[in-house]
Amino acid sequence: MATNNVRVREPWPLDETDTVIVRQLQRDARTPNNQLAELAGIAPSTCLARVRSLVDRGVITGFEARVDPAALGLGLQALISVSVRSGARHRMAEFSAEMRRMPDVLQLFFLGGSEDFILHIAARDSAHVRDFVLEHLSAHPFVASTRTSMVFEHVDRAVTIP
Amino acid sequence: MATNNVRVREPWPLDETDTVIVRQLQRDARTPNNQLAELAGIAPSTCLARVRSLVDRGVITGFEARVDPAALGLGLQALISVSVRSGARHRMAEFSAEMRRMPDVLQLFFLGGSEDFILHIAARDSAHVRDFVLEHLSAHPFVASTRTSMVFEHVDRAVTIP
DNA sequence: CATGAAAAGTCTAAAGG
DNA sequence: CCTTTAGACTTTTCATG
Repeated sequence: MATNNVRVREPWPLDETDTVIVRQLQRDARTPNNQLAELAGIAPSTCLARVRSLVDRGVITGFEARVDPAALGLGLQALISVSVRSGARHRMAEFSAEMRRMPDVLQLFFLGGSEDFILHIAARDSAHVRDFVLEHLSAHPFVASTRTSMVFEHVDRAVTIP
Repeated sequence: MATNNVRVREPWPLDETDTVIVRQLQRDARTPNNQLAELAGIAPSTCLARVRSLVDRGVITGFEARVDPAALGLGLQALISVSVRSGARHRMAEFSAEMRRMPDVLQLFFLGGSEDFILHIAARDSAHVRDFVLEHLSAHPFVASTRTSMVFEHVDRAVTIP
């Protein structure tokens, strides 16, 4: 039996109406409730209740504005694979918490496999990438090695509703 | 109403007011304009103009609802590094376009360095991951090799406004 | 669960400093 | 670039099917 749940979870069937609502909110989180209702073919008050329920059930986890790093002068992105020293394996949670406090870090993946972490960072230029790696990774007592790759293209899509 | 302005990229001249607005919209894209104005210490109509300007300037690229893949039955995530056969290097754009059409793909990174792509996928279970790799990658004529790592933890943060 | 109607609140254009 | 004003529009609550 599937026992891998992080918290109690409703079985995932979104009905037709919820699916329409969620897809539209993925496209535009600020769609007015009455337009959303019309798209879904229900009354605005019903639609409001549906949206609230989707949030309460944890299907929708937030509404956020996307910001283009390049428009803020952060025109470069990199992925950095990080291997943790074997003696520091038990402190990876600590390392992870430290990394997510760095303003340059966009994403952190904690992995099973030959690499321990992948960091996705935004930077002004290659000197900024280099400084990040040297100051925050290579010099870090938990870090065994790193490998940096420049990101030429990044596609970030919303999860597709089945 | 997307007006197709050519966007001149002015690196990061966000003043104090824009910064407050953008930070709040990153936290909650549906903050009412009124509240946003009050937070920023300006009149609502001014705030409205600021938000529009941020969108027009390409600083804010969209407003979206976040959906938890696990709540849809996709409780597992993986990163898959893909190396492209040297004979297919000139067709990587084609490959990239193909991959982003797959519903399982959350993100695609096109990289410079020893690996060509990293795919971030969401899956129901490990059989789903295996099937994805076997059917869409290993069997693909452009693909030389792949390496799959399970994602134990994923932190995705909004870009920090300097 | 879904609805309509009414109250409460919000949006936004225009005109003016 | 910012503000005020005022009408139109949206959201939200709640009594009821």
